[in-house]
Amino acid sequence: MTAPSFKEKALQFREDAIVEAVNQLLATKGYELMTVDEVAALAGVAKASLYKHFSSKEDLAAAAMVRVLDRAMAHADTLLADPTANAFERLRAVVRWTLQVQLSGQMPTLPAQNSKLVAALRSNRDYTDRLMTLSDTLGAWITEGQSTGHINNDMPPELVLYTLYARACDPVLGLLKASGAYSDVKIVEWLVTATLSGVASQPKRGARLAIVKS
Amino acid sequence: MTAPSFKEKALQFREDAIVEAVNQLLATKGYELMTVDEVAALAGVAKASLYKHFSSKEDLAAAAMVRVLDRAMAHADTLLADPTANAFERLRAVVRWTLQVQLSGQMPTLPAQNSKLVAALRSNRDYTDRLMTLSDTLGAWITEGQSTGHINNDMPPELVLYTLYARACDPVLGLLKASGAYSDVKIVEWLVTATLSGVASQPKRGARLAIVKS
DNA sequence: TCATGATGCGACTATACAGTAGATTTATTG
DNA sequence: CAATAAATCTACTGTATAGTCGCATCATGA
Repeated sequence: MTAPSFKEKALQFREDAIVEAVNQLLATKGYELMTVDEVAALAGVAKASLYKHFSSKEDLAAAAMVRVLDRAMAHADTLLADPTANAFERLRAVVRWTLQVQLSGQMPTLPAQNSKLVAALRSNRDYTDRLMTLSDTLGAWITEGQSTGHINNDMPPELVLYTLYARACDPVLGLLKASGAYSDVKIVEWLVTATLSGVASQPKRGARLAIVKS
Repeated sequence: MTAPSFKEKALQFREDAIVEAVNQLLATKGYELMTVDEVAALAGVAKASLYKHFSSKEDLAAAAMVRVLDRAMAHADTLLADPTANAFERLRAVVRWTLQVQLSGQMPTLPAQNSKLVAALRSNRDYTDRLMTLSDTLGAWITEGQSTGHINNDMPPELVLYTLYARACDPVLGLLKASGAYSDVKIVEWLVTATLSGVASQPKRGARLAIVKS
């Protein structure tokens, strides 16, 4: 194979534009309300052309998810490059990243209830492979966090993993932003805390100490 | 007004059947995938009859939300009847109730992204009044919980309230149930803990003490 | 028993949307 | 430049679905 020709580059460029449009629409309207006509219009491509690249609406959604999973993995890799951070701190950073992407309106989300869509995703290797890779990476951090006592040992790692993933579609973010009373930074900070430490107060250490000592 | 006649009772019975069908379909398929034909079939009513009671699909959704809000308020009232429970314990019970309803497949959920639907809900007094009443009740418990030191004072009550509401559509519940490895009771217990205390371990009191004392 | 008004229903319309067919343009290669 | 293959576009089809029309049915009250 030679270097990518004009044609190949143009093709890649168009696919990127399509996936970017899908990403944007999934983030703002959601899968059911996103129409393929809209995607085509936003990407500046005719619908029939779009179907030469992606064989169905489900495929479009999968492509957007693949892209965001790639970005998540890339982010995870940069976290691993910092030797001073432990597993728990890396997980906190992942939560923050996820919330930031959602808050900036760039997080594509899919309905788990659409069985046709779920079936399409399940049988899409590009998607499932990436999801498993990311889950393996985060899962390892979670068990590491449990062994170092940072993460609750009573909970299965699976639950912790899902809890992290769920930040990508947490409606609290949107509600707080809509209220207009808080900065994005503050919102993210609160939700990181809520995810890791909940909404309850941390135990008063001094008070508890007295009990422990007594 | 006299006692409800046959006709009035039959009417009420049908409306209940319709709302129950809507509730069930919203809980399983979600709003966009729920069709009015399905609702009518499940309720055992012709679609045209259904439209005599509810003027649009949005109205149907609102009616289901009204019903679940009424149930939530009724549950909140039973909690107030127990004088031994404090505000924090009542809030924990609300979280548990919400998770249980969702886990049993009875929690209707609506997409926040559908602007037409959101507009219809906003202009529906039956819905907004109940939402405000429930929010006032829970909001009072939250600020009370903050004043007694049970709930994080750094977070606005609004955020805590939204966090509770978000349990109604938490995808973690469905994922854990789908894994088949855990009992419903265990799942609910874990998610109550995750909501209130997060996924991190509670601080090791002894270890922290040493730091505090040093 | 009969008139009436509300409620129910089968069959219909209008529309939006996923997906397609076939003509048309465009980059590539000899 | 000409031939070709691939990609794009315009215009279309089929279908699912929200919402409606007009007639049938039935409880009610005189």
